[in-house]
Amino acid sequence: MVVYLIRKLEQFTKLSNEEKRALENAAAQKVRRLGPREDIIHEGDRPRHLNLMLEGWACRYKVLEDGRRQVVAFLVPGDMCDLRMSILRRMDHSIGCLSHALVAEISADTVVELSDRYPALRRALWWNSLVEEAKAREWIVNLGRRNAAERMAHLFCEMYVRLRAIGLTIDRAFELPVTQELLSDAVGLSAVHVNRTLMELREANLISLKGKTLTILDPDGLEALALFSADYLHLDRSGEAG
Amino acid sequence: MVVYLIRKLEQFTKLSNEEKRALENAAAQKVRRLGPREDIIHEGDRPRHLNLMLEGWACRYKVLEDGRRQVVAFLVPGDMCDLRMSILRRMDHSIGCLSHALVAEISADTVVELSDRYPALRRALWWNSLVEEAKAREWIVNLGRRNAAERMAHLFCEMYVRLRAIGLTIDRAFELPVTQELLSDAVGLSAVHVNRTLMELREANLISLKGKTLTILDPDGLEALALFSADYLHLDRSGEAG
DNA sequence: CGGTCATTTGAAATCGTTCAAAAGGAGTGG
DNA sequence: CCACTCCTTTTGAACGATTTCAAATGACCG
Repeated sequence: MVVYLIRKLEQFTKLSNEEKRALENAAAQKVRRLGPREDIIHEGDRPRHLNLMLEGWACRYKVLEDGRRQVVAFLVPGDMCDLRMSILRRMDHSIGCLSHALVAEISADTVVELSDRYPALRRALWWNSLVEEAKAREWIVNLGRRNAAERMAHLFCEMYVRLRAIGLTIDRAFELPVTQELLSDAVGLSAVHVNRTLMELREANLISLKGKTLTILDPDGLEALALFSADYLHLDRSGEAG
Repeated sequence: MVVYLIRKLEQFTKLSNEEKRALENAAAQKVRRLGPREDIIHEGDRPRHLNLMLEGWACRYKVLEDGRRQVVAFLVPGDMCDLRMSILRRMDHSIGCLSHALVAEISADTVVELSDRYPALRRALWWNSLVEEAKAREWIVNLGRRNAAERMAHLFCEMYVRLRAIGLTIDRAFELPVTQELLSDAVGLSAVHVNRTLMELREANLISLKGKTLTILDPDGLEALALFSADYLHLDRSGEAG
């Protein structure tokens, strides 16, 4: 299960067997099973431990007083909900499951212990949180400066690259357990317009989306449309060389 | 000069005199003076040291291949450009000055030394980077789910709270050394529409903007329009109590 | 098999953009 | 200190993208 986290961190630097085993132990202590629409943690809550996605999708989201909702990140296996969040008094956003999910609860003490004991791991976790920040910045660009088709294309490119890095793609396809409504909350459009934009992408033979399976038919075309560059995901093993 | 950083960090936790002195020393080693439109660091560069804003404004921004630009954050005195960035190989965005600015260069070693020696400082720097992330998330919400007037109002509320926290407001006014063009790149609108929206906010007696001085005439009204809540800035001294 | 939720489609309304031009302001050199 | 220039702000009008409302169709779950 924790294999996805390991695969992700190894995009930054190779981990020793001991480090991997330590992660496995940590993630095996307590595992929660959650259903779609269940919140892993809610805005205003005080985070007590680290939640690690083992299986399934979730999303970070914020809701305005009048009900408008914005998804600010998608979480897939290997993603962590609230690393180092213990520093902040309260969650400023919620995290909800989009599908059935398995979530490991890792105590704050265990996290500290792991990162004290394994410097490579500590650096890998740092890297992970810097990449989170970089993703948020790219989402700002996406919402601020790309039009509907470009936004959706960009989101699909990002998810494809992220999932491929952890081995959750099959050829050029992956599971996207998300309604168009939710997609619209992620790209800042109306659900109706998301629907039309999906049509457009299909008619351009860039993607196919049947049920919950997204297939990228034309990776180059999709990236070109999206003005996508994977640089911001920093999947360059930068923890290894000088 | 480093007083702004200290004031900001003390929103999280009180610092000892020794810690403050250590920060002052670190920031006094090397200071760069930059003019408006000069880049502090550029996308693709390899960050070599920590850049700390002592005076003036800057912004993080990304530019798409076709020239569209999006500002993803404003930096004011006390803000750091690239704490811990040494983990990432290359900058995935640029940071440019908006006004005359003083920037302290602090070596990576000094940063490590400071945070090894002063745990409270280390925690305060963590807090700072978590708040950066929280701000990015709120900007995503801003661009995704608020309309033009709400977006601008929200930006003004955020800047007002941030500047007030470090003592850079006078009554309800502060310097906003930014053209409408740049504002438009921050809120994801066209410059023309920013101009019209500013008019709107002025006619509603919410703000006055003369030259580069922004005055908030009706803080409650502006926050209500913006659906603003300062929670995400975490200015709650959370480093002090349980 | 019915019911509920998700997707699709159409048409009208709205918000924001674009293009173009005028007016205002700040800095520079003579 | 004026004239000149460049940059920023302001305004108008037409256009275009996206939203909203409403309804029909399709898919999945129990």
